[in-house]
Amino acid sequence: MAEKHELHQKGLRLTPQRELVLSAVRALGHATPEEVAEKVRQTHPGINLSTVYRNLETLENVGLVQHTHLGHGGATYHAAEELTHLHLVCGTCGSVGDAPIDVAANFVQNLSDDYGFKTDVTHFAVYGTCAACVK
Amino acid sequence: MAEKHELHQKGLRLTPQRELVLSAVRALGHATPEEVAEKVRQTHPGINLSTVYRNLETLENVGLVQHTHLGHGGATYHAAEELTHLHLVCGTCGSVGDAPIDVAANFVQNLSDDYGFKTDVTHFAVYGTCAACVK
DNA sequence: AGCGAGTTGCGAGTAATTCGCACAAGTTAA
DNA sequence: TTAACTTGTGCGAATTACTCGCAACTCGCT
Repeated sequence: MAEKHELHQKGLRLTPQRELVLSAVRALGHATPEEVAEKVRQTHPGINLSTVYRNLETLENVGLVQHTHLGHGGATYHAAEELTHLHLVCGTCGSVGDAPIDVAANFVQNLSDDYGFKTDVTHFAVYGTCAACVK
Repeated sequence: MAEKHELHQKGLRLTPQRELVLSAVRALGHATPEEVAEKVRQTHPGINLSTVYRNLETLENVGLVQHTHLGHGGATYHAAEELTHLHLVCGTCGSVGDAPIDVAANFVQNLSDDYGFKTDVTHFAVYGTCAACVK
């Protein structure tokens, strides 16, 4: 057998719960643990919230998902593949927009040059007011 | 009397608790509600946590303080006067550094031009790795 | 002084996340 | 294929960070 499951490659066991959590994150784009749990329950109703939390953490450790803080309390998770955008959180309507990371390239460069600070653009929440709410 | 207390000017009552919360925020630079409470207790030991939370909220409503989310769970508050910098949160050591807002001017402009998104730079947490931890 | 709305303290209530543990399931090797 | 080992799951309790309701209090006005 040439192919191993991606979870096996990371040294993790392949359980239905774990696969479902991962695919839920991928399907949802970005979601809170609660939302992931809800999504997973569509195919695996008995799943426990703790299991979702633990798997999100585990998957984050091996780099398959990542979390961001979008301003309010909870963290939101998204798949590692689509770390190509940053999040624009609107403080008025609560919507979350995307923007390609290169709009920040200059900014990141400034921080690196002037402060030696390596910005993690993917873990980036930008707070403000979206175009729709500005009106 | 020509002068009114700044809290009076905002239509708030002047209570020792309220004053202490405000000056604690100013003294601390940026702090969690918990840290503010601790600071206040140095001069007013009996203060209740609820009171701190309520005053932070009240003071925020009248624009004397503001809060930011620095990546982990809780909010941190800082005085409105010193909204002249953004926060560089180090994911490795947890330290919070400052940088003047103009390093982001270009970035903010980009978002405004390309997406109509008005970034609130003061409510801004930048996540990454600080110079000390990069080494 | 005295009145009334705004505040405080306190305790209960909530929401989100973590932990400990016993049992079940995925893997590996024989 | 099966026994044995190890990791993962479910569940309930524990924790943490806040919020709320309410009675007592006090600030600011007359």
